[in-house]
Amino acid sequence: MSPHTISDIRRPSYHHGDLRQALLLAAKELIGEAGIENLSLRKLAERAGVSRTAPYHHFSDKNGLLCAIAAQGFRRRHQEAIDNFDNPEASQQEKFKEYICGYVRFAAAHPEEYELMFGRSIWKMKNSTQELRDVAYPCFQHQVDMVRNWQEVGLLGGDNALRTSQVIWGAVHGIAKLFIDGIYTDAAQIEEVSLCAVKLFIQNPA
Amino acid sequence: MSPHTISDIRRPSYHHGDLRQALLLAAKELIGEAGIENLSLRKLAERAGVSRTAPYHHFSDKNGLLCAIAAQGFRRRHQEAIDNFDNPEASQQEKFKEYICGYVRFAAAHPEEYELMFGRSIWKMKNSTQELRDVAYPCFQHQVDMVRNWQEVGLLGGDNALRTSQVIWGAVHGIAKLFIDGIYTDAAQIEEVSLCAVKLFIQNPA
DNA sequence: CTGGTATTTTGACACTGTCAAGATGTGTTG
DNA sequence: CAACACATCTTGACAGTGTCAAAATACCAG
Repeated sequence: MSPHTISDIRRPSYHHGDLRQALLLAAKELIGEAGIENLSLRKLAERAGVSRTAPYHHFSDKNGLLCAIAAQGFRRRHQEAIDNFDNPEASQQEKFKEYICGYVRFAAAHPEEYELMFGRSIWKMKNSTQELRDVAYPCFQHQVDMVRNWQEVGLLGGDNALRTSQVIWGAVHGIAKLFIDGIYTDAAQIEEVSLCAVKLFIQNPA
Repeated sequence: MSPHTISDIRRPSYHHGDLRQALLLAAKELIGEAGIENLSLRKLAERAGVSRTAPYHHFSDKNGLLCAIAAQGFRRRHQEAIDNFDNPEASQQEKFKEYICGYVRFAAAHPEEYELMFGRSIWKMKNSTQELRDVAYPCFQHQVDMVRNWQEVGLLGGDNALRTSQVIWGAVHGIAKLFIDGIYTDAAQIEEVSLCAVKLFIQNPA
């Protein structure tokens, strides 16, 4: 019959209890197996052992579900970035290197989730949920703050923290995207590319 | 009744004559009106004044159509890049600046086409057509060649032309993507961001 | 126990991409 | 000119999709 998985638990009662969480889990399962483009609410509902329209009582629509998954991704990434930047044992240069490499590594490790976080389906046409924006904007802002700091200590050039951080963010985002979307075919190279980016951005690399 | 457009010409005979071209034209019309995600083969066929399955005699499937449009985009962008790089009146620095700004400007001017050119739907899982690859790979290679040249004349740093060009390409791609996908909301800023990228990459900006 | 509310289900609708068969032209060969 | 082959287009059909409306079910406060 249908393959059983972690999320496919038999619920004891008519009410599921925590269907919202189960749906998020099952969704990430399905996305991991077949990619975002092959995720359908119907298959998701079946995987969660529930009828087709049950998810609509926990998410406004498919976009709402995707936004919720993306929000989780932003929370994880934001925490990673904070942990790195607040690490007292690392030098500023090491922190910057880890910011770049860590960013790309995060995207490469969770490609589907990353695709969701920055996919046009979510951000275009104001489809983003309030919850998502509340989580994403501080994450964006944190990047600007870090760049400003690295400029102040002389590690990075540029006179405008916002513009400079937009360029650096663009670089890591672009590298990640080109890899995730299958244009850079060689996975082993992305760490090298990240390191090359670090060298290019750091002021006075000597 | 149905709205008439340029591509909605009454064909005199049963056979269309040049349906393939008409479909490509109508497709770009529809994409321009409602975005890629709202392009359906059925609406496209109706717009072209033809039955639902007629397109299948000119494109293997929907992916084939999208690849054909993307290929046109690559041809256009490749030509632009060549024209810029071969311009005898411009200095190397001006050429580099125009490469960066021109790239982002191209993406911003044709967002839907750009989304198609680098969308995961095409490149992921080896969905790319042979025709598309034949057009895209030389376009990629050209970027590496230009970067190698700029390194040789001392304009750009880095010791590895391939890696350096991957970073720079990543940067412009990322800036373009963040803008196109609606994360950078302010359209007026992208030229500034491009110029900031130019300054950051150029060796010895003094 | 009873009413109200949260949750889930069934039915339905308008879409989608794509395949199989048939119909209609066009062109080429005898 | 006739007949056949071929390219092209159409109709019919199928499985799948997101989502709405209405009905059914379970839980919880009074």
